Amino acid sequence: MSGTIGLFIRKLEQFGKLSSSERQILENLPIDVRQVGADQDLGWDGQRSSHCLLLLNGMVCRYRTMQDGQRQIMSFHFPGDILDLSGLLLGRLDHCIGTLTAVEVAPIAHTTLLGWIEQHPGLGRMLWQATLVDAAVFREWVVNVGRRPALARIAHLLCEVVTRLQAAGLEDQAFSLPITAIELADSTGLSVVHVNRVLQELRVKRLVQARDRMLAVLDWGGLRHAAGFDPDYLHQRAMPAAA
Amino acid sequence: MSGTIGLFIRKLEQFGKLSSSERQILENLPIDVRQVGADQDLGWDGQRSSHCLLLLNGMVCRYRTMQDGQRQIMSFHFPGDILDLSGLLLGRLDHCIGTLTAVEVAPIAHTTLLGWIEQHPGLGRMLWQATLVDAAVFREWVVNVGRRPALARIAHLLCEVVTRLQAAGLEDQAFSLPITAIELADSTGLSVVHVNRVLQELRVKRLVQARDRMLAVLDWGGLRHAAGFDPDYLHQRAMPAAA
DNA sequence: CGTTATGTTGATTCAGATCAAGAGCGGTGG
DNA sequence: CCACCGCTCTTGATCTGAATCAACATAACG
Repeated sequence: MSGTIGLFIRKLEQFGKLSSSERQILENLPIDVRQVGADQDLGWDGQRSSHCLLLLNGMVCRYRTMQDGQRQIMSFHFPGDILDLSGLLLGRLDHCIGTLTAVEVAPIAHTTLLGWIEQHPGLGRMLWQATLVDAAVFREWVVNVGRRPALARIAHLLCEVVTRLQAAGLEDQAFSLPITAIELADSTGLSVVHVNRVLQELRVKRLVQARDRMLAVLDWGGLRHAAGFDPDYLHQRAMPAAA
Repeated sequence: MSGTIGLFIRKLEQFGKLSSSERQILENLPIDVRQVGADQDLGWDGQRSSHCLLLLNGMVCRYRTMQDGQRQIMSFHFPGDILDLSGLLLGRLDHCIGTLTAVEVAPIAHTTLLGWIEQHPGLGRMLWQATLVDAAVFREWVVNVGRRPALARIAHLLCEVVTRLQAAGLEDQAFSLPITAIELADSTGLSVVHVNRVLQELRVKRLVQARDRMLAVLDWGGLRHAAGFDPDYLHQRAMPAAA
C-alpha cells in the first residue's frame, strides 16, 4: 500500500464533510514524492521554509536538542499527517523534524496552501483543527512527562501511538512499532537504561512483546490500564473504525 | 488600568496588520465583563461550551487532574489572551481552565467568532496563529519538564512568564508574579517541598526575590542563563517593546 | 482570633540516573 | 567469507536528585 493523499483526506474528513470542490482540489493535488532515509532531518530549528510536507509513508518525530546534547522528542507523526503547518503561519520552525524510518513525503508549497485557505475557508478550518489536535497531544505529553511514573509514561505513549495508528486505519490491534529504546527515552524524558528495564517489566506483565526491533502490543486492556489512558484528548470523532 | 479589548488587539497585531474593518469589528465588540474570584474553574474537562473567554484582567492556567489527585498545569494565560479557542473548533475541552487570581473575563459567543472567521479570513488567520503560538509553548513545556533539572526548570518557567508579560506590555523588568509554590510545583512536575528549596537557591543566588507571596526577578541575565532560556519559541515578532 | 492555607526545615527513602562492561547484530570493506 | 566497527540492547553496581514523611511556623481569612 503505497502512500497516497488518501490518508490525508481521510484525516481531514474527521473534522467534517469536504465539499466536492474541496475534495477535488485535494485529489488533483500534484504529488511530488520524495524519498528520504531514516534518521534524516526534514526540517530544523530556525528554518524558514517555503513548503509544508505531507507525510505519505513512514514515521517522523519533532524534537529539540539542548546545549548539552540531550534530546527531547515532542511528537510522532504518521502517514496522512501534514508536518510543517506551524512553519506556514509562524514563518520559522522552532524545533527539528526528523525521520525515524525511511519515509516518503510530498512537499506542498506555502503558496498552494495559502491559496486553499483563502479560497476554501472550510479547508482552512480543517487544517486549523488538525493543528489544534496536535496542540492537544502536546498538552497530554506535558502531563505524561510531568506526572506519570516511568511505566505508566511509556505505556501511555504506546497507547497513544496505537490509537492514532488505528484511527488512521494503518494498523490493527496487533500493531508493531519501529522504534528504538533511545527514541522512547527521548520522548519520555527517561534514560535509555531505565526504558530498557521498564520494557522488560511490560514484557513480564505480558502487556507488550519485542520482536526484531519492533514493539507489539499483546494486552491492550492491560496496557491501557497501566497507562491510565483516556483517548478523549485525541479528539477522534466517531471514527469509521475501518473494520 | 482596567482590562479592555486593547491588549487583545495588540496581541493580534503581532501577527500582521488589521484592516480598518477588522479593527472596527474588534473595537466595537460588545464586552460583557464578568468578575470571577481566584481558584475558580472557567471551563472544565469534557465541557461543551458555546463561548470563548477573553481574559481582560488577572491570571489563569490550564490544567488537568489525574485519578490520584495529582495536578499538572499546562500553561498560564495573561490579559489579552483568548482562552477557549480549542473548544470553538474541537467542540469539547480536554482540560480545565482555572483562575489563579481574581479575574475579569469577557465571553465571546462561538457564533460571533465563527462569523469573524467567515467574513474576515485575516482575523481568522490571526486567531489560528495565536493557537499555533500556544502550541509552541506546550512543546517547550514538554522539553522543560522532560529534560531540564529542577532549578533550570523553574528558572525557565519564570523567564517565559516575564517575557510574555513584557511583550504584552504588562510588566517591566522588575515584574512580580502572583503565584504560589503549589502552582509552581504543578507546572513543573516537581513536589512543593522541592520547589521551596529551589526557590531558596534562586534567592541565595540573588536571581529572584520573594515578597508578600509575589516573586520578583532580580537578575534577568542570571536567571536566563540558569534556565538556558531562548525566547524564539514564543514567536514574538519585533515587539514594540513599549519602552 | 481560631482556622485553614501555604511556607519552611530536617530526616529518610526511592525512582530513576549514571557508570561500566559485555552481548548481539547488522553493515562494510578487504 | 570473514574480521572489524559501530550501534543498540542488556545487566549489575552505585549514586543522587527529588519525593515523601513529619513537624512546626507563618500567613491569609472569615
